[in-house]
Amino acid sequence: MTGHVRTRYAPSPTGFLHVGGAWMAFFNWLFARHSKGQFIIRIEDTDRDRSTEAYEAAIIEDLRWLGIDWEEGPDAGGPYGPYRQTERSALYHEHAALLRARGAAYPCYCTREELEADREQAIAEHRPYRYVGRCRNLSEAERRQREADGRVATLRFRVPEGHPDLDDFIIQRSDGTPLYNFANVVDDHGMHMSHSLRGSEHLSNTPRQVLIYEALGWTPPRFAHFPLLLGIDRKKLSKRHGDTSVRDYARLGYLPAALVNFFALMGWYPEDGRELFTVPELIERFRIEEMGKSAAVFDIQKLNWMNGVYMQAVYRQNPDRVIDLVVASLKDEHLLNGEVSPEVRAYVGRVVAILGERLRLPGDVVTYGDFFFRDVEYDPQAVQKHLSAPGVTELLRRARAALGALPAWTLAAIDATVRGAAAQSGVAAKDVIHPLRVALTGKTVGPGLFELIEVLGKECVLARLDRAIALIESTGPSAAARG
RNA sequence: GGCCCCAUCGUCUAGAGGCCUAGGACGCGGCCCUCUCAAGGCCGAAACGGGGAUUCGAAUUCCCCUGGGGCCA
Repeated sequence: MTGHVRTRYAPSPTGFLHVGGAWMAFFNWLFARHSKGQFIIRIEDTDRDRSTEAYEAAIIEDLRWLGIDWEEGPDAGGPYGPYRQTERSALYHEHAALLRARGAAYPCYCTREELEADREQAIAEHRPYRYVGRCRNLSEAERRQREADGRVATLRFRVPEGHPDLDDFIIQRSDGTPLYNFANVVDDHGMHMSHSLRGSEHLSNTPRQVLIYEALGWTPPRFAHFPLLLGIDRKKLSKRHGDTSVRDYARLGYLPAALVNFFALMGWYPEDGRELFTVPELIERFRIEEMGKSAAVFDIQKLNWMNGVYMQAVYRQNPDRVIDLVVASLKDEHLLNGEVSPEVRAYVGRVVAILGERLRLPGDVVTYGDFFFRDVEYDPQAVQKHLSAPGVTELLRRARAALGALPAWTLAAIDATVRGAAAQSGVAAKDVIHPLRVALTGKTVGPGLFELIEVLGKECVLARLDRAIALIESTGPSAAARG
């Protein structure tokens, strides 16, 4: 199957790149790369009402973001262009004329009303609708007559007599534009596609397309159909399922490598059960024969886990990339605004460092570390749990005094000081650690206490402790407990 | 309604007649570690949709049903 593999992804630029589309583009690309073949992008923009150049540009950008590249396309050019359907009208007309000349297609003058009536009658008689063939065998004279009457023809493909389930179908509208099945055949053949890999929603189109190939005397490409991508409710993934465009995931700070690895595992699984692959490994190991047939549900939980794995790997190699994503996330949440100074960036870097593996998505910085970037917002349950006991203010005061007297603000010194304060008070270390955490962060989860104290800085820590102590005293333990 | 596709834990899936007391991963629960959470370690709950047939033997082959989905309307 190697040698001359050429596959394509043919999006309609009517919206952002959808994850289902990206998923198919990815497998087409993966197959081409594995086979040392070529990958082509073709823009199916015949729906002029909904297609825009802006969406075309966005789709191309998102494909690139995923790491997908192509030899030929609307931007890259190539020997079999143009690569936009709206620029290929001459080709469709040429081949439509050819089919007509061969008698493989004929002009159909039926009006919308006539066809509608046929359909209703079919339904009334409980038989499946098929084109009745009114125009199938018109003489030239009859055709001229209808044209003289001002009727405009569509072009209908003549399905061989007695075909079990297909009726004559339209390949060209009365305005001269081609229908999907026809344009697809002309394009795939014209662009020398070796394989047509598309979603199984096109399965029922395949027999029609094969007939067109045959009528034109062409050898069809090899067809294969991908299973559908489903939402969590097992319905075809659509806008209703929330984040469904690749751009949504890019904005949320997902890493393209994680998304692509996750894509690969929907529909394909290596024999040894391994799950984490770099792109070169995927290209090497992917076998199209190993693709599954059943529809797959897009499971965001697994994607999140995988993104976390990739975040850690990227962080080890290139911390700046993770810091960039976290900075972007903080800006989205308005925890950082405007230009980010080198000092602030360094601060974010320290926060990211102590957040460690807690970061699966850049946005997790808010869940675990919002207090690094804004005043403490006390979680009532956390206060209830750790700041409402009678002796808490004493413990906090003692810790505050000890920390305030610290000459060197280092992790080791902070650690020793906090534990020392606990020992002095005759309580276990954790009995002072928990209240301190809630006083400083407002919550019960987050990075190690000593680390966060160090990063927060002496001034901030002392101020927050003062505030927390004042708050508890002004409201009383019971009021504090109520939050 | 017609035509078509699909069918293993909640999810992604391994499984191509005996290796299956059905394996892995995410998620979930418990324990350990621990200043919390996360991570890590250990343990656990969790699936072959149903019925026939073929076979010494079926998750694996065939048929029917059911279910889910898609396309055309």
